[in-house]
Formats: sequence, C-alpha cells, structure tokens
Amino acid sequence: MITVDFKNRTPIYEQLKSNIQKLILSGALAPNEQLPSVRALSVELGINPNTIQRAYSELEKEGIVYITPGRGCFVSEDTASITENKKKEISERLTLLLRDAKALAIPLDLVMEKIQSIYSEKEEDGQ
Amino acid sequence: MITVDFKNRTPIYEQLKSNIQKLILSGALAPNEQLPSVRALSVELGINPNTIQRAYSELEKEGIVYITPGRGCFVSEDTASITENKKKEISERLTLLLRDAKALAIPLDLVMEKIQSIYSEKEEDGQ
Amino acid sequence: MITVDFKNRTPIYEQLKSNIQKLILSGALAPNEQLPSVRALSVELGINPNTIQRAYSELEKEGIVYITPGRGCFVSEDTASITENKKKEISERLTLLLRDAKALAIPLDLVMEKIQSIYSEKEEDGQ
Amino acid sequence: MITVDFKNRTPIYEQLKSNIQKLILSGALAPNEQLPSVRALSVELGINPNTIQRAYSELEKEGIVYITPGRGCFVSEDTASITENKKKEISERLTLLLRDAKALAIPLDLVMEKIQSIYSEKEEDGQ
DNA sequence: GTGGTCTAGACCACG
DNA sequence: GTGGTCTAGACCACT
Repeated sequence: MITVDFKNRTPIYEQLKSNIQKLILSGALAPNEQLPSVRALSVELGINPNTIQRAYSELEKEGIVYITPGRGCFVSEDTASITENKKKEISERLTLLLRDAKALAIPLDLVMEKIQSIYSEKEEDGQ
Repeated sequence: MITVDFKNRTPIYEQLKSNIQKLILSGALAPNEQLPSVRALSVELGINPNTIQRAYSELEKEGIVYITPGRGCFVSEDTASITENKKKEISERLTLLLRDAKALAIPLDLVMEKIQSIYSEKEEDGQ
Repeated sequence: MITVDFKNRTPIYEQLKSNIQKLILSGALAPNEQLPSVRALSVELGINPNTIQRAYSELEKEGIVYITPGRGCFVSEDTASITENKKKEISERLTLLLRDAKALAIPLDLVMEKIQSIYSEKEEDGQ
Repeated sequence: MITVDFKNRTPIYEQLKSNIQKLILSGALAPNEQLPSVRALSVELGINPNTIQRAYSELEKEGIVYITPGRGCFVSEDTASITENKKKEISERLTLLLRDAKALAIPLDLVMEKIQSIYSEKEEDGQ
C-alpha cells in the first residue's frame, strides 16, 4: 500500500506523508482507521523507524492523523484539514510554475489552453 | 542585476543559476555577452568564489553558457533550444500539478483565477 | 579497489569518476550496490571529502549512480543504457582518430598491429 | 586561413599549433614560407599576442617552424618532424581509446571491423 | 551515520 | 586578468 522511492530526492518522510495523505483522500484509509505501526512499516519498507516516526508526528501536527501513545496512529476524522493542506501546496507550486512561465515569456493564452485540455481529459492516475 | 537571498533555503548556486537563466531567456543578456567574472561577482554579492564557480560551470554543462578559461564566461548562442527545453519542463510540471488539483476536485475557475492574478502581478523577484 | 594518481594532471575527481565507471561497467560493482561513503573514501585515499563528493554528484547527474542523502551512494540499475552511450562515444572518437591517421597516410597494418598489442596487454592501470 | 574556437576547451595556443601543422601538412603552407606576424594574427583573431607567441615558440621547439628574431616565423624545411609529431599524438590517442574499449569489454573484432570500414571510406574531410 | 552546501584560502594553467 | 582544482574545516538536513 505504501511505498518509497529511494532514488527520488524528496526526503523519505515527505514521501511517506504525501503517500498517506493520498491514501486517505482516495478513501483507501477511512477515518479512525489504524495506520501500520512504526515498527511494522519500518521493517516492511526497510526504513529507519525514526523516519516513519517523523512522518507520523508531522502528520499529527497537521491534523491529518492522531497518535495515541501505546495504541497507535489513526486517521483523523476531519479530512477537511487534509484537503486544506493539499490546496495550499498546490497553490504554491502553481505560483512557482507561473513565475517560471512568465520568465520565459510564455503567453497566458497558451497556459490557459493547456489547462483546459488537461482538465477535460480522462483520469488515469500515475503515483 | 543578479541577486541572492541568503534567507532562502534553496542553495545559493541554484539561485544564481536560475537568476542567470532568467536574465538570458528574457533577453537581458544577449548571446555571446560576457558574464561578470567569478571574482567580480563574488565580491559584488559577498559570496565565495567557489559558489559562483559552481553555478557557472553547471550552467555550462547545461549548455546555457560557455566558458573559456583565461577569457571568461559567455552567454551561449543557441538560446532557442534552451527555451524549448524549459518549455517542455514547465509543461510537464503543469500536467502533474493539474492532475493533483483534479484529484482534490479544485474547480477549474479557481485555478484560472489564480493564474490571472499571478500573470498580472508586478515582478518583484523572490527566490 | 579505487585508486588515484596524484602525479597525473587529470583532476582527481575525473580520475575517480572514470575509475568508478570502469568498475561498474566491468561488473565489479553490481547495480544497487552501495559505494563507499564520501568520508570513508576520503580517508582511505587521503583526499578531501569535497573532491569525492564532486565525483559522486557528477556521476549521479550522468545517471551512473543515484544518491540518497542520509543513506549513501548506489550504483544505478540501468547500466545497459550507460554502456550504450559509452560505446557511441568511443565509436566517435575512433572515427576522428582514423580520419587523422588517414590524413597522415599511416598504413592500416600499423594501426591494426598497435591495436592487437594493446588488446593483448595485461591490465595494470594508469590514469 | 587560421581560426580558433573560443567555445572549445582545448587551449587556444594548442588550437593554433594543430591548425598550423595541418596547414603545413596539407601543403597550404610551403617550406620556408613566412607565417603571419604575431601582431597581425593577434589582431586578426582577437587573441592576446602572448598566446600567438607561445604557439610559435612551441612549434619552433618541435622543429616545425623556425623563428628569426626581427624577421619573422617561417615553415621549417623538414616536414618529417611534423609527421612524427602527429604520429606520436595519434598513437597516444589510440592507446587511451583502446583502454576504454577494453574496459567496456568491446570485442576486438568489432573494433577491427569499424576500422576497416572507415579506412575504405571516401575522404570528405571536416575541420 | 549519510550526503549537501558553503567559506576561506591556496595554487595552477591560460590569456 | 581569467577560470579550474583542491584542501581544510564548518554547519545543515536526513536516516
């Protein structure tokens, strides 16, 4: 269910975080469902337990999961905060991207067109 | 003309690289024009010469400038192909971004609005 | 396994790069195998860590290894494509070289002889 | 007649040297013919006079030209030494190339084949 | 522990 | 003057 790409330069704990967020948003992980234990995930993925720990505790800080010491890590009931998170992230990426587009003098129309075409295209996913 | 933001967490040499790329692609630096010498930029920006050196030599590997030891660093002639590459890269980033936006059910209008506002915004740097 | 020649005028980081490439392409280093850490190699060879770092990171840009900060430096998986590139490069060099040889009217036999002798020679390093 | 490529990483004085050697070998410069003066070439090519000077004096050391102070630089009568020079250079390049080919485990037959085909091919030059 | 970045200062070859 | 390489030593984030 959860995977990491060691060749990818984004920190593993970040990969874990976005991975889990996606699972929750897609409904694969329901509210109040228990996530794998730190130890279990650590051996399954061949990752240092500290790394898993960090991902979980940051997700907790962001309100996406809640941790009950001794019991485990559970999906938060309030998925709204997750959506908020993602929206903020996307907004930032969009800002950076458009800044670059402007630097290249790419006309606004072209960008708009591209967006229209992607939005109307059939979904087919890909990590 | 060239500035760096020490507070920014992106490496200085990366800031330099994108800074110079923008100057070239926007036409502020013409093909075959000479860039400031490593030492000159280093004192002007208060940065170690090695850092400038790294930026220049990476830009050379990417074909954006050419360096002649003993003479200096010059803007590459075939700026066109560079622009093409950049456009492709931006297009890919846009595709990925919109896929995520769609997954969050962000309405197209919102994206469009955001884009409009960024495109009409006054340039004031940042990264 | 890895050695450098300080008397040689080719930069140390270049020596390291070609050294490692040969180890990988010859199969002495298997895909996904971990290379010595920057610091370890640095003390083993009596070289500054920065120099090793540079070799590794350039090899990564060329797709020969992949680096995960905090984990280490690993041999890339698709060694095949690397080999292909190298073969093309060698073929080009050979073409240029023979053009020059022809211009000097060096007889084909002489070239062939030379090649035979080198191919049958025992490996003993050198750059 | 003589040109230099500033984008090429080989030192300009080396470019000048091989350039002149080729002109002599091809017969464009006859024995005892006078080469352009240091000053003249310097302004024609936009190169520092020191650089021209260095090329000339190294060519003199190698017996390819002779310099008579106050009169100028002249093509040597003995073109044999030039050929010798070139042969040595080619031999070195061949050695390096084959070492690389061996490292890639390229079979000897393949190299031989390639050489045959190039040697039998029609000449069409190229710098 | 790992790699990544940066500074300071030195020495070299080239122009 | 130019860029190119290297050392020494520091600090950071990630595992």
